[in-house]
Amino acid sequence: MSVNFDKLEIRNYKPLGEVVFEYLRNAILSGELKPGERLMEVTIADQLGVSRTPVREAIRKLEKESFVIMIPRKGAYVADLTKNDILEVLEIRKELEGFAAALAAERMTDEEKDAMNDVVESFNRSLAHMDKKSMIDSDNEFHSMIFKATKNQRLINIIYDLHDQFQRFRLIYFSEFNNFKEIQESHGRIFDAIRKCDADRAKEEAENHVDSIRELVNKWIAE
Amino acid sequence: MSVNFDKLEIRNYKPLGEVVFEYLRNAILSGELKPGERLMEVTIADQLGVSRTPVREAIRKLEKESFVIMIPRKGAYVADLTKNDILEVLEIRKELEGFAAALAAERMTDEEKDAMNDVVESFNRSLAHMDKKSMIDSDNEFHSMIFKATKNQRLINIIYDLHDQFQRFRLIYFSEFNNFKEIQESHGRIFDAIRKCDADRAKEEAENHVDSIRELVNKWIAE
DNA sequence: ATTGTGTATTTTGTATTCATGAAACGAGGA
DNA sequence: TCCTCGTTTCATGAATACAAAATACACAAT
Repeated sequence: MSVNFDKLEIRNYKPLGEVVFEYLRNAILSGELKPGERLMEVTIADQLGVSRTPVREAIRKLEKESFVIMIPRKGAYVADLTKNDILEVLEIRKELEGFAAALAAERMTDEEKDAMNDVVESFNRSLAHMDKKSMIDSDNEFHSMIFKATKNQRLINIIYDLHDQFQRFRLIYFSEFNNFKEIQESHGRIFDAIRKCDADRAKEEAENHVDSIRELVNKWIAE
Repeated sequence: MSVNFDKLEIRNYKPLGEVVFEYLRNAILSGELKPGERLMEVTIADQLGVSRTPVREAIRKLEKESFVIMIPRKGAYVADLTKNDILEVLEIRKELEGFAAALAAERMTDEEKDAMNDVVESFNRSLAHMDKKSMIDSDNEFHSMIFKATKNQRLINIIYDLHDQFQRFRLIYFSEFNNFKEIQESHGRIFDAIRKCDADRAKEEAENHVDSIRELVNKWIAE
């Protein structure tokens, strides 16, 4: 009859190491912790009011995600992100997101297509109102739906990983995109191809989408 | 005049957590630790003569590599590897190794091509002597050289990661391949395309290479 | 002033201890 | 016999303690 509070608590339970991990990960992703910055265990532990143990766990995990680099007996530092790093990321993204779009064209169910249509329309509405925050949300949702439609969880994880790395770069170097109109058109073309189960065109359009990002970055690199 | 021993020791120094990590990783990769098997911290710590701390670190890292799954307050278990998992892996491998071969065709230097030629010949010699171990080495080397030639370290890491996951599957389920002749021919075609800087054909041949593995697996799944 | 050396401090690496939740066991009752 | 509930044992989560390496610093010698 009454809600089982124990169960709820159990569900919500997260080891401290996990909490610290997410905290630090977010701080790095948002650019709050800058490349090269040192991560000292006691400092972080004191800040968060925990002991060194969970902090160490968190740092180890971040290292595996290559968000920090560790030098034995010296310490951990927020990983650098060079221009070359980001070009590597975009090179892979182009290939994998193109691939994902092609798979999506083959595997997306009708229900998923309907839901996707809603997202596209939502993006358009947000664009009409110039609601930037809402556009970003819809944009993320749009791509997530493509990835999910591949039904390949590993592929999804890899792509998200690459997105995170790019996201960090973006927040560090140039804080915003403004080419929403272009994004809208690109989404339209990608979705159209997927809806028509045209894998080749979906792939091409998705590749173009990433390429336009790459061009932006290249232009930025050239300064 | 004398070698600087301090430096050498420093170079060789590895934190215990790292040692344990590699030990467990290898045990899982080699199938010594089987899917579902429980990893108990004290047990492993006693076996290796260390405390729980480095063992915990190792397990956390293995979790991030999805070699183990952790259930909070319950424990860590060697991750399962289902047939579907391996099909996911192969689906991505096909795409990425094809892509890598195409990049290699565009970017491989003449020196790298010479070295690669040596590896191909070495493989052929080993095949003539039916030196299986040597063939496996050459095979690995062959593919490594393609990946390195992409000059995209992130791409290389992702592909190696997928290889490791497949390797685990292979050792658990069917202990050996015997289609060396087929591999030889496939290598020949891939290398020929790369040498001629024919990216499209390199991609196609590399994709076929992975596809032939996929067919083997599919046949095995059908039993 | 600069270099070198020894000491103090800080920080990481590892072990140990304490706390708490989860599973195993067992006794008692329906 | 089987179920329930409490106790006990065991494993993990987290904090603390201790060891050893790296760094900072001060002071002496040239």
